Amino acid sequence: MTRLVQRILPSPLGPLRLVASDLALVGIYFPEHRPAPAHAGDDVARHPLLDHAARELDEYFIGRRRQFTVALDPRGTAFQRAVWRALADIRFGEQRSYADLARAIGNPRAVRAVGAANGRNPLSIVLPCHRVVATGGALTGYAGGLPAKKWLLAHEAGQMPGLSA
Amino acid sequence: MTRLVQRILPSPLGPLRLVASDLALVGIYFPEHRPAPAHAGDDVARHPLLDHAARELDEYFIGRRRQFTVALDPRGTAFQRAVWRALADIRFGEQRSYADLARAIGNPRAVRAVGAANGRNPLSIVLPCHRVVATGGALTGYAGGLPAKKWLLAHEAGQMPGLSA
DNA sequence: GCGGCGACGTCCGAAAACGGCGAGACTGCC
DNA sequence: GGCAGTCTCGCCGTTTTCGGACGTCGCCGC
Repeated sequence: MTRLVQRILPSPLGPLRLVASDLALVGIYFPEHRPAPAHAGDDVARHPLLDHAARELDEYFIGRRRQFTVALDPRGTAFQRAVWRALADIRFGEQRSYADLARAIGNPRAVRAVGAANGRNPLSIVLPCHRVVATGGALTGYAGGLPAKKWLLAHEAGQMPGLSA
Repeated sequence: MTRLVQRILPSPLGPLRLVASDLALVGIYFPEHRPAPAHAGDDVARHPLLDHAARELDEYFIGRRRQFTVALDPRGTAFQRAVWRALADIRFGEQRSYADLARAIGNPRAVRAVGAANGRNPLSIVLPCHRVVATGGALTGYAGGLPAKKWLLAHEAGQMPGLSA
């Protein structure tokens, strides 16, 4: 396993922790991430991948970016990677249900398992698990807390979101 | 799944239960088989496959047969079938270790898994899992009980085995 | 009727437990 | 010092257990 590096990036949702390998970004974690993040690394100042990711996230937060180009390497089981791959198809501002996602990966009954895989998404924001909601539209959970999910959806709806619930 | 049929065959090791499908023999079980057998069927009197299997087993027990020709269909996972296939290469009177078997299937470190697969062998005696012993030569386990294993090995060594431990 | 809320059913994948082992370290005895 | 017997731990496929970022149905209040 190649060594991992990391950096803290200030953001409207609090300080995000970016983690990268030599080849790709492997993690973006909220301050109080649930469940606890899988990856950690040594802090570094300059690093091409972390620079790239930080720049794109900054642009996203100020409303100047709707998709990301930084190389990603989300690590997990085959099933989890399938779910996370499907996440990448949900565009800025759109929303899908967990059932939609289950159908998308060809396993329509694996609804709850999709929820679990979603909860283990290591690349918050870039892989937009915040765009997945219950069939009725309810916000049922988020690794960074429901207020953060609400903030992100409002942000993508073009509203000026406040962090108050 | 085609219907299964079965018959009880008296033997020096107690009444064996033979189970067959339309096409092949799928199980041979000891009275107190551990773990519990996977297959059961309806009892029948005349049946070509069961007749064939019973005849060959009788011959084996009286010392007139060293290999079997009845069609077999051992049902299990890919790994288990690989192990059981390797069993067929151990000839009458020979012995191999679990480590030998692991090497034979090209997975030299899967020693314990080989042991587990051995324990699930559905075709006792015909697929000679009794010829597999620990590296040091110790008899470590048998679905029909260790005395039965000991009996079979003594039988194949040309000795007159008693069932006393 | 109709909408909202709460409980339950179901169905997955993940994680942990489990052996029919074997190699290597560790201990008491000679 | 050896040497045999014990113990510990790594391995690996299977089985079992567990828990959930859902969805649905029924009940209740309007």
